[in-house]
Amino acid sequence: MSRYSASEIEAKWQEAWEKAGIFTARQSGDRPKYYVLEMFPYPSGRIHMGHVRNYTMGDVIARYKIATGHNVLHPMGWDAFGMPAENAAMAIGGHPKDWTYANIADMRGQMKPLGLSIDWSREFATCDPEYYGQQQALFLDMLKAGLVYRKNAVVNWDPVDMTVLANEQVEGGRGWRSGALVERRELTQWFFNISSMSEELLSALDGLENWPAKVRLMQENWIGKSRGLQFGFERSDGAQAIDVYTTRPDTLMGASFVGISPDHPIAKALAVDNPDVVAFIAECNKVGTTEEAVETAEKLGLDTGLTVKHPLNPDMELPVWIANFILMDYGTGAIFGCPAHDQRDLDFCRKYDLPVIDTFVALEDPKPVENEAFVPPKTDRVQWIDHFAGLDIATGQEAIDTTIAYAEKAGWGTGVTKFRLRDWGLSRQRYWGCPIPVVHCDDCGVVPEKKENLPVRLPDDVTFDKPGNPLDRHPTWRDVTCPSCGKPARRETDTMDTFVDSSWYFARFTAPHADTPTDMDAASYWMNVDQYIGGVEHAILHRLYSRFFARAMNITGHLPAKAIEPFEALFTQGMVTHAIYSTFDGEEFSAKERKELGVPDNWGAYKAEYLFPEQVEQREDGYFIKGTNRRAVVTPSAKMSKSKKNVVDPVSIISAYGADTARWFVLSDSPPERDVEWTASGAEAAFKHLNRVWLMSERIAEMDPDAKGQGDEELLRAMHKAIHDVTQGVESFGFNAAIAKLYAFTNLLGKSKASKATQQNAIRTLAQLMAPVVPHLAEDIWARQGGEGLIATAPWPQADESLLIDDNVTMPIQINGKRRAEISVPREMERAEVEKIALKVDAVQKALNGGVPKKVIVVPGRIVNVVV
RNA sequence: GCGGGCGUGAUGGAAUGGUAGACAUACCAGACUUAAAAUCUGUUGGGCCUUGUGCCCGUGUGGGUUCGACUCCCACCGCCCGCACCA
Repeated sequence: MSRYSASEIEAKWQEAWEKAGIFTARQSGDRPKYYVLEMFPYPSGRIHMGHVRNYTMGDVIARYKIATGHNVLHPMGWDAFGMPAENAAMAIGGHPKDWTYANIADMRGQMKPLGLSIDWSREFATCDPEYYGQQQALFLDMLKAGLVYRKNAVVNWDPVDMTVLANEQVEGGRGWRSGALVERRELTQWFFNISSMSEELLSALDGLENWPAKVRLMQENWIGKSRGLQFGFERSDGAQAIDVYTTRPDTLMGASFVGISPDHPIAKALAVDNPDVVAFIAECNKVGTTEEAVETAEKLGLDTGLTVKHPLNPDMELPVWIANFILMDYGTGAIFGCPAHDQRDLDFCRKYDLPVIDTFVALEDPKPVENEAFVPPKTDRVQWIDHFAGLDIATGQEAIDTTIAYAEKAGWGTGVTKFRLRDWGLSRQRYWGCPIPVVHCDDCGVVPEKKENLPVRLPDDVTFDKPGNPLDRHPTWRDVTCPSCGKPARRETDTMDTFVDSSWYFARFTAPHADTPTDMDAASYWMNVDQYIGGVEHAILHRLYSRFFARAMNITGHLPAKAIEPFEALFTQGMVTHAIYSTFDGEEFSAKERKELGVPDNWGAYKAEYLFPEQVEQREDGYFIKGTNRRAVVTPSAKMSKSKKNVVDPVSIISAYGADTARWFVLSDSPPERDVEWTASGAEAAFKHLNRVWLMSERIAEMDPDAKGQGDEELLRAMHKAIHDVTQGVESFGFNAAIAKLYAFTNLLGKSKASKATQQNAIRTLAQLMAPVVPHLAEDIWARQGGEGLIATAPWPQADESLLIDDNVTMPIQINGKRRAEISVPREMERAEVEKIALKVDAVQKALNGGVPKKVIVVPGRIVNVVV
């Protein structure tokens, strides 16, 4: 008997697969194709357990599809542009390009030992000029097709560093490096016209049957289609009316003010000669640009002194307020406030002492609004107090429809459909991104670069010792001649949002070396992605942008019409988490930190210093720092992060146990869509189990082939049950359940006394069923047990239906829904017959106590319920 | 704040509306060993007594639908994710 040596067999089989070239994607008509894609990683330099889990899931699918006779495309690449490379250049010197490519080399080196079935010949990084040059070509085609345009938009501006900040670089309204108060600044920027496709992107969601319902719902809400009324409030001073948009026009009688955004043209006009307005707008601009910041900030308002006339009651005048919670981007940037039926408006009115007017009340409890707005579902029927269109009792929805019709007929308003989805701003004032291929000419305006001049390459000779975009202060790169008139001109110095890079990489994988963005022949063959796997954190933006891009690429002739929904099926996997260990020496905890860390009240008042798991040991009365009497806190699991010292490095796990153990563990303990907690004992257990399987194989190999066995039939049945269950598990992404079935079958096989032939058949089948998860171990067992060729390409085992069904079935007997007994009956037995037997059971007789049952429910093959 | 999700033993979790806790971890007991590790075997949701093929309770909390609810509906609590310049 030999021992299980993961490092030995893993290297051996990886070499064998590479030599046989079995993972090179082949385009041929004789087999169905299957395209499996895991979201490509950002090259941070280290792979983490989340990657291992994500790629193992994809690998299981890919290997299963190879075994079931498909041409499989399973590529890998690098989402390589972005801020971390520039941050690294600023922090430690060097060039983003060198940093990025070195990281890619490191990560590829860490990934290869995992034994993934990836076609590495298709690998690319988005920062390769060959890739971003094609992206520039796409941009030019989209520009021509009217899918890209320029307009002004607001950015976070750091006045000290003189640079644009990303939202994550703004902390508490201040720049993360300079600490300066961040200002809003308007710049002319490029936009993709994604909102022109709002309706299409929304309605096509219905066809995405193999996407998680929650993701479709999130996208639906994000696109945010609404039907409402748009109308003007006449200004008392006779100036141009203020247009408002509302989804609740039925509450118009309850209006107590008109609110406009601080960015509204009227607010800007007032600011010209009104210092109060200037100050108030400045105050509003201190709040960040994110929707979250705007929505959670304290509600502030300023009375402009202007008034408007109520459209239904000309005698009534409403004040016009500037309010910080009104977004210029949505609707018309102006609203009417109806405090009785909107909590935000109510808080605002109570704060500024504006009137609260009820327009409808609950049927059963008709009381006026106090400090809680009355906002029933639109489907609830309510009592109207004074509805101008004559409603008495009606639902909110009926009232909305009636009001829109009434306003349109009377001519003072229009029913309008609006979308929340905004156009996608793609300009970034940064170096490490895909250059936008246009030139600005004083005479010709914005001139697209000629396609034969692509790629517009990033210059290498840049430094990051000064704030701002290096492209902006690089004269020889920036200053060019106009492609149209030949006069001196300037290159666009903005680069593209990295979401652009990831919005079409899946298409590029079908022909990664083509000298056009895609190759129609290859794209037609491989698209769509049959299974896409990635985190739920990308549920909206990345996947919505990709859907937009696929449509844009179809319009510009780069993808076939069938590929406008590029991801046939989507799976969103959970994170890998790990417990966090810490001390409490050092600074004091804040109350918030206590809550966040779950620090018990009696544990002293000192701030945690995070500890690596191996610094901590468990004793009878709790956790301690190894070899000391200092206590440690163990907080429940959280996403692995360097700063919390709870990262488990896949490289060290692979060197300790092997890739198969890591792969087995990340799939075994939790359902794939949920987070999995990494535990040392769990990893250890996975390793032990693989050892057991190995030893079992050795034992079977050494059995006497002529010895008589017993229980062959039972083992055979269990084997076919395992084939059936594991196949189902893999097909339905129930990897943890499939692994549980593999455990059960392995335990059974371990105890089996069946003949050698049957056991050998069983262990070979077990190896095949395990192969997608632990391909190296499976390959080795397969070879030792006389399997033909590579297990990686061997056809997937088929379950024999006739061996799956037992003749007898155990049926639980319930009395009033509680299990009280069970009977064993032939599977095909008639209902009446089953009922007769069930009624004779002691427990039933006792419960009936001589009487007759009220009702007997017999679910054939399942359960009997006797109601007494 | 808005949108989405999740909540089951000591722990990770299983369960087409049909026997709640599969499978695994941890713990405990036993075998093997001079001993330990490793390995193997067995027990383990809580409670009660009359120790039985027994009874009661039990899937975040409260209500509802159903012969039957972890599963469906309503409300609440807690945690996680996203919110348009992080990737």
